[in-house]
Amino acid sequence: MTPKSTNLANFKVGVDNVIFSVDMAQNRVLVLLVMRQGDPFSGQWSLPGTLVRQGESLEAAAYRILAEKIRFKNIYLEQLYTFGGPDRDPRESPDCFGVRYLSVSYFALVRFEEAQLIADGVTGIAWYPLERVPELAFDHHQILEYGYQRLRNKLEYSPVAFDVLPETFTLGDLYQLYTSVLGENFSDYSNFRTRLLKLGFLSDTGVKVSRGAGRPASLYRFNSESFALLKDKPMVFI
Amino acid sequence: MTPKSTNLANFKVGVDNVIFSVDMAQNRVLVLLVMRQGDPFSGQWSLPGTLVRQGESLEAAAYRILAEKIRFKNIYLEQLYTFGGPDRDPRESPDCFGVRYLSVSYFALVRFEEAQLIADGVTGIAWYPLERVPELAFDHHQILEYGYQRLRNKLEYSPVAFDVLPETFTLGDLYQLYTSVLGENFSDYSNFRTRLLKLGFLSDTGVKVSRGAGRPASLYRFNSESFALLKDKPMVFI
DNA sequence: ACAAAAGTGTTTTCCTTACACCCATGA
DNA sequence: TCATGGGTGTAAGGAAAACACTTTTGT
Repeated sequence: MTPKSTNLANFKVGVDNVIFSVDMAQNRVLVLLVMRQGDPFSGQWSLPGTLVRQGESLEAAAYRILAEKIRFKNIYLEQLYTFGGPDRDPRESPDCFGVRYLSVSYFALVRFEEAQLIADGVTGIAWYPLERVPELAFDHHQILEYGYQRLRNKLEYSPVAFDVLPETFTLGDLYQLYTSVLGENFSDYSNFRTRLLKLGFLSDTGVKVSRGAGRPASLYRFNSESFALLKDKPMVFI
Repeated sequence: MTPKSTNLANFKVGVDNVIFSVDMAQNRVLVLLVMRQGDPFSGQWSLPGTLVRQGESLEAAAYRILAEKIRFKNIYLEQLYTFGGPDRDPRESPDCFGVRYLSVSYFALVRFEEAQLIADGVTGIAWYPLERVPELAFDHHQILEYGYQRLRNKLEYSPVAFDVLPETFTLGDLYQLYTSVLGENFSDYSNFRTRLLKLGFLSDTGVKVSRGAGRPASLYRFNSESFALLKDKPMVFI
């Protein structure tokens, strides 16, 4: 029998980011895609990813591509899931058992207005509305689905919405975000209002803003200090 | 500049399992540990893990060690988190930047009575109560903490308790499990009772069991069919 | 004046919480 | 008969759901 170590798979580890944003004007959830240049799936859209370098942590790699693709002020980032079956990357020829490609995916949220895409003239890069995502390279469709699931879950019990919304927003904006992610029937608007305001971490800036017809709305701001005080108590945004 | 591929880290990927169980007799949460034999940390306790082999999926590797260490009838298994910083394994010498060791951790639940440890006479293997876990190899203490956090969270909104309890159990057993994991003050017993029974997936087997003094209790059974019907509706076990 | 959106209030219902209390057994 | 744990019931308070209604703007 060959020495045990020869049975072990050799891995390259990639980091793939599911980066969400929301276009408040069009009321659409967006995901950042890049056009692949390299060998497999060249010319196809994919999640922005990279292979992990020597001495680099997974999270550092995630931040690196992020910084390569967009300029942003604020960001939310957390690990999503690790996809590692054999055959997820054609570079590992199915019979030769060479190098395995494993993908550690990260989930990120940025503000649309603050996120400036870095177009280098070579690589395609674009925000895609979730309903119009094209075919993706590798198993990136699965990763995207998993990320979207996470977004829906997190909206219900954590304040991630405020990492996607502009710094100041109306309660209508907030409600629209929730409806466009969670569907129309998640809650009545007025109940949603009172519930969120009662939580006590939204401060009215006093500034009013008018969008077309209708009564002008107050701009609110997420108060992270107030939130920090309640953060271990269970909380429902539904 | 050297070709780009030489900058990439070469990985070995390990799978480490946080396997929980509960000893109903002593009312203690247990975690499965094994004594390391190999090179780094030899003679120290660690989470049961293995390196992923050629052509083997991550989950398959997780099941493989599981099957190597215990015989079980029922098991719950899900991916936990991926720990991948450099310097988490001394085998990667800090300056030479050789092979990186990455750990994809899995979270598992088994029934104590049904789980038969496979002692091969060579390797130490034992259930440790959570309060008496010794020092662990690598960053396994961090992984264990993360797994315990997951256990606490899942108890609140998913029926994982029934993967740890015996097939039939009293409501007192169920309550004790919750208190030993979540602490004494998570809920009043009688309210816990009524809440759980109202959910509608616990069936009374009619069998009574007497444990020392006190009125005999009914044995209940988790009814996965009834649960499946309600599974997408939000549910609170608190 | 009217539509449209913001914002307030009310009612009904249901769930949570905190108990008090009865029941069946072992010692 | 008493301690012990199993099991039922209830009253107070609060949150959730549904909906009516008022306010302030643009057109």
